[in-house]
Amino acid sequence: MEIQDRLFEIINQMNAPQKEATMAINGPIQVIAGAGSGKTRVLTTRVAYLIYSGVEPSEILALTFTNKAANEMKERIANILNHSLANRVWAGTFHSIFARILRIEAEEIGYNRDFTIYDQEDSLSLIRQIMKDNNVTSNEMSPQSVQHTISRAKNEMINALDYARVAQTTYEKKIAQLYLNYQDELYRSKAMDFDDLLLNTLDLFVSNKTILEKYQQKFRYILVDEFQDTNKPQYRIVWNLAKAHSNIFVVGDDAQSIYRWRGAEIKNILNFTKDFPAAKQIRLEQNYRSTTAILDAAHSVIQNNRNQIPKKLWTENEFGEKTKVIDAENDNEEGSLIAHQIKKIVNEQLNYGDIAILYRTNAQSLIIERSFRTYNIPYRIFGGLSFYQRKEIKDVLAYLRLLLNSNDNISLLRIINEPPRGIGKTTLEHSINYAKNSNVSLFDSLTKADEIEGLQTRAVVTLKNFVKLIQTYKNQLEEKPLDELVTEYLEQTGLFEMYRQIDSTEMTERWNNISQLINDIILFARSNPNQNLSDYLQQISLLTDFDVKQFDGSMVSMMTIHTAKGLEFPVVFITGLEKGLFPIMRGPNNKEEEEEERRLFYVGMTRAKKRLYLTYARQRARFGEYQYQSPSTFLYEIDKNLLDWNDISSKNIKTQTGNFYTKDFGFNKKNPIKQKYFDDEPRQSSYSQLPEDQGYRLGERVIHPFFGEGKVVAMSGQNQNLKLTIDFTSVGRKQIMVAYAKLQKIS
DNA sequence: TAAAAAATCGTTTTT
DNA sequence: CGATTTTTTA
Repeated sequence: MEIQDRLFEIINQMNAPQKEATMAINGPIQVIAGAGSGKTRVLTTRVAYLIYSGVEPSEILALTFTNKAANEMKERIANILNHSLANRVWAGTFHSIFARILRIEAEEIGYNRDFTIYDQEDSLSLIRQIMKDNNVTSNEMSPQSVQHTISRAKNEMINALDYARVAQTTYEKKIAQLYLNYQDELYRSKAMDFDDLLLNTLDLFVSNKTILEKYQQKFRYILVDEFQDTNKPQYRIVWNLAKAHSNIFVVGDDAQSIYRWRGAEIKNILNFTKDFPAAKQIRLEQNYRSTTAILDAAHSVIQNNRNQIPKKLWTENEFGEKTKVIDAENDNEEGSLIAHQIKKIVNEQLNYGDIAILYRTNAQSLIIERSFRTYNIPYRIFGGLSFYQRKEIKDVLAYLRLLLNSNDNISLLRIINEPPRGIGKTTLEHSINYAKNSNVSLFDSLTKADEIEGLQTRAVVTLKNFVKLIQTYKNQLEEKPLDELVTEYLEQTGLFEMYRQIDSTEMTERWNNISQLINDIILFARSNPNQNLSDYLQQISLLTDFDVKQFDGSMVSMMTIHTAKGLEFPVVFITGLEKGLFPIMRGPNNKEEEEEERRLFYVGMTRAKKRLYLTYARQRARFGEYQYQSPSTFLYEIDKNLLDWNDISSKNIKTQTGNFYTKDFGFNKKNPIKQKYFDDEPRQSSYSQLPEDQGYRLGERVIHPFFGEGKVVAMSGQNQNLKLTIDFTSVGRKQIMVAYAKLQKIS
């Protein structure tokens, strides 16, 4: 039989622990899988093997962290078995699988299947709105920090009521009020944010035994990828589902846990053996990906972490080349030295598609992009602003969401005057008040526009027309073919007309994006005849930039290290290895955070198969101003025998763009110190005058004679121009010139 | 009410 | 610096 042949061909090539992990069918299993140890291969082959052994595909639940991982899994299962079997497996991200379950069971928790999923931006708009309602100014607390605090509470499974109960400080009490209002408003809008997708699923399972049993029975076999990155709610959901049959298989690597900041708990790996004492433990320690030189270099870094399960990866691969360090005068030159090196690599043997540029923060991509353009290096950036987060796309989606869920106030407010149709601030204010007083949704209040007090007749007519427009197409949702409905509706709203005003390249691009989206919708409708607009909208609301863009073998890939997790490239550049940037510094030094940064660096290094480059710049522009940088401490942690430090720098290579002394880097002419160094001072002497040597550190607490106590959150400038951004307890964030203010340190 | 000008603020990382 | 939000002006 063909399937059997394909399956066992793969299994026969496996090493002993891989085989064991693949073929142990029942009971709890925990796999600690080092980087590049064939984890994905085990997961997919295991699913195929389960099905081969007679398990019904739809009884298998495979949870991943990215859509990409889920799709790759389905693809590889299909290659062993076939598409119809593979497609019946429930493989997807935590968020998408739970959204799917919530849609089915929506009535149970007071929603319906057309609920809206709010992305981060939607959620932030809502928080802004609520802060305004509560007279909390953005000076008191930033909407982002409110969002962050609420999200963190949710990850800790503290709901709004609990939070309010335990709130102590005035800050916490304010957050509690906002949190309560936020949840209230989400519910009114029949919307959920990302965290709610997890929490509501958990609530559903905990509060309704019948439903939990239904899914326990359904998912007889559960697999979880990247287990080290699960957070509390995720763990609880999986535990609830698995406890009935205990056929649970988790794969993870504590050394690659990089989402602690999002609530991930490495201790879930340890908890697992407590919750499932019978768990079989399997370790995958043979690496098939990298050269010995790269693997050992990565090991020399990660062994500095105290908090980890001890292990040592090994490989049969060749020693290979040592890791190369690129030392650049400034960020511009970093870009051109990389470009230069890439040209060389491509001339020798490899394709652009074999190369990846990884960085700590998205902002770093910009300057590298610039030099790639100068050097004509084709590249593709992954991550950052996704297609679906573009303004014009969000506008279209907001109109479409309203057709399905007229309670969705964020979408309504987004487009009610987009394009401008004369519904301004005052009109809206009256309507919102009316809606509140008569306890109806904003949209419903607009249907009764003539009852709203204080409105001009003209405004009433405009509102009624707007409502009528939405309702007309809402009613046609079932009869009219989707492509016809969408194009006609958006034409009538005037949105198409607005974006068709092609008077600039920017507008042309926006219009092209809209066309692309419409095409996508039409394509979706054709290839999924059983699914409707609601399915489409829910699906895309959980997509990331990565899921939209395709890999292209003719282009260099650029992305953050977080985004690169799970990927591999023959050649990898990790950029910006500087103190303060990587490991990133924000607030006081914290052991836990430093270890997470180190794990992130480890993840980056282990993406490389053949060659690894580490780059840093001695000066870098941040917030429009240049700052001195020193090499990252991580660089010094790498075994010196595995490192080439001095080969590549501006001293040895001439570059087109990065020539330090001739190029204008936007230096501030008002800054004599920098100018001096810039002109003639030898590098070494000024190199010691780094900002951190001037006595102030990020996170340090200081007293200002006027504003009182505060914490240093950012600094810029040198010497007499040294400017500190300080978070004062009394007055919030202020910029202080050290030369003028008499700051006092608190020890 | 809408467009233009000014002010502010941000850089972690993402489903 | 560059994007986004708030304020001003017509």
